Amino acid sequence: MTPAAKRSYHHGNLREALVEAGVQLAREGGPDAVVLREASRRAGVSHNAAYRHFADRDELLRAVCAKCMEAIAKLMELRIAEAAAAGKPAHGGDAVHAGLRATGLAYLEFAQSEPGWFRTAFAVPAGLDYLDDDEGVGDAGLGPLGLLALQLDALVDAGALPRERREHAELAAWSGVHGLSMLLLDGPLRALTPAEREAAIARVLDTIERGL
Amino acid sequence: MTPAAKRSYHHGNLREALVEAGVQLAREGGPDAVVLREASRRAGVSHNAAYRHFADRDELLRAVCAKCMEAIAKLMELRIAEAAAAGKPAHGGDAVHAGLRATGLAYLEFAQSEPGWFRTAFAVPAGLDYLDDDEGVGDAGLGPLGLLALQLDALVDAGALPRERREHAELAAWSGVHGLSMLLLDGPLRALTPAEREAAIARVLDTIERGL
DNA sequence: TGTACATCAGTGAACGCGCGTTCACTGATGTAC
DNA sequence: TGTACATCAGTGAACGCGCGTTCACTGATGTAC
Repeated sequence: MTPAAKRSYHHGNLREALVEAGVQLAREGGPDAVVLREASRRAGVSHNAAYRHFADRDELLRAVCAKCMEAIAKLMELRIAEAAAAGKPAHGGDAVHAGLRATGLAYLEFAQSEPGWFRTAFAVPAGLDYLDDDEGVGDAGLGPLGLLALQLDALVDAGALPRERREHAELAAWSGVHGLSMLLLDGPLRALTPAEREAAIARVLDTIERGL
Repeated sequence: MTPAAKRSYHHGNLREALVEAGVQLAREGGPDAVVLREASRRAGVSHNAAYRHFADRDELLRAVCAKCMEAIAKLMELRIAEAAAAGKPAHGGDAVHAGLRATGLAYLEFAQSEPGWFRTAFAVPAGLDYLDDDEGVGDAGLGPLGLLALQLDALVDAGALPRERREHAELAAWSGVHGLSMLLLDGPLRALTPAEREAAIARVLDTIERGL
């Protein structure tokens, strides 16, 4: 871990260092910026050393994708916990929906504050499946979808969501916040002022809560 | 217009031919596939002739984007007209919402049947603004947003949407179908079976109608 | 405890790719006289 | 009606870029005896 040790011929933890560099690249420029040569450069290693740890660029990108998805989940968890601690809804809405709202707000917050990561999380190089097993995030607990599901279950328990509407409720909620994120980020809504963004966000979340 | 005429030194309508080729490229491979050299090749012209008609690649891409947006609007118009003619909702839902539902379904249909165009429509090279003036589509009447607005106005007139909820209703509806489109196209929902897709679509549209 | 050797993790040079863009040019067209 | 000339719309060659990937290689490490 000392600088001297890091400069040794054997890196020691090159795989993680490359992923870390890739994550940084993703943050700065989205999925297209995740590039083997630059990641190697940043890891202080020749550009083909990477092939000892990844079959090809796609494998690195997949690893970076997973990290980005984890980051989304992490922010969601944090905001959900905050909302639970506060016991009050953050941006309007009733108390029952506070958890769900925090979930959606966290998603939107992430998309806007870390656009590179957000885009990368969804630039899945054909083959990663987030719906499998543990909801897509390896060892870090639940993924975004799992956290959302938890909130919806809570709504059913609280009697705020009819049980017969529970099925596929994730998709409806997810689509709304995901779509708004994309429209704000890359799409026609990019030009909205902060105030307009707030209004749009509130409107979308209200609609989801009412509609579920 | 005869083959002989087309082979003459002066192309005659190179700008449109390049856009046309670009649209084809977008259809096959999305925005990244819209490439000056290949478009020129397909127009039967040397690769730098394009610079007589476009300042750079971005200008071509912008023109192609606009065409893709028009194509979305065109399909929406068609499906809306069909729904109006039938007088009955297409995939469930009540009669009042038939027009809105047709609008959403058309959007989702387009995204899934023409993924390259769909992606290109939203790959706006920073600067195109769809919210301006005529709703973003030049001379072809209303754009997608304008058509959606029409349906929402009709809902208000029919008493199915409280007037005080009319504002920003576009965003809520749009976000839902856009998000679902993206998730199905590039995202984690890519792996859904056709039956699951149907269910997801119905759930999202139901939620929007209820929530507006 | 020492040493031979297999194995692992790096290096450096090179290839090929396709792109965007620029340069100096030439062929075609239309207009003024 | 003919001709000079400006202008427009193409051509062909070239540059530079950065990438992914492969090759033959070398330095470091650990294990068997």
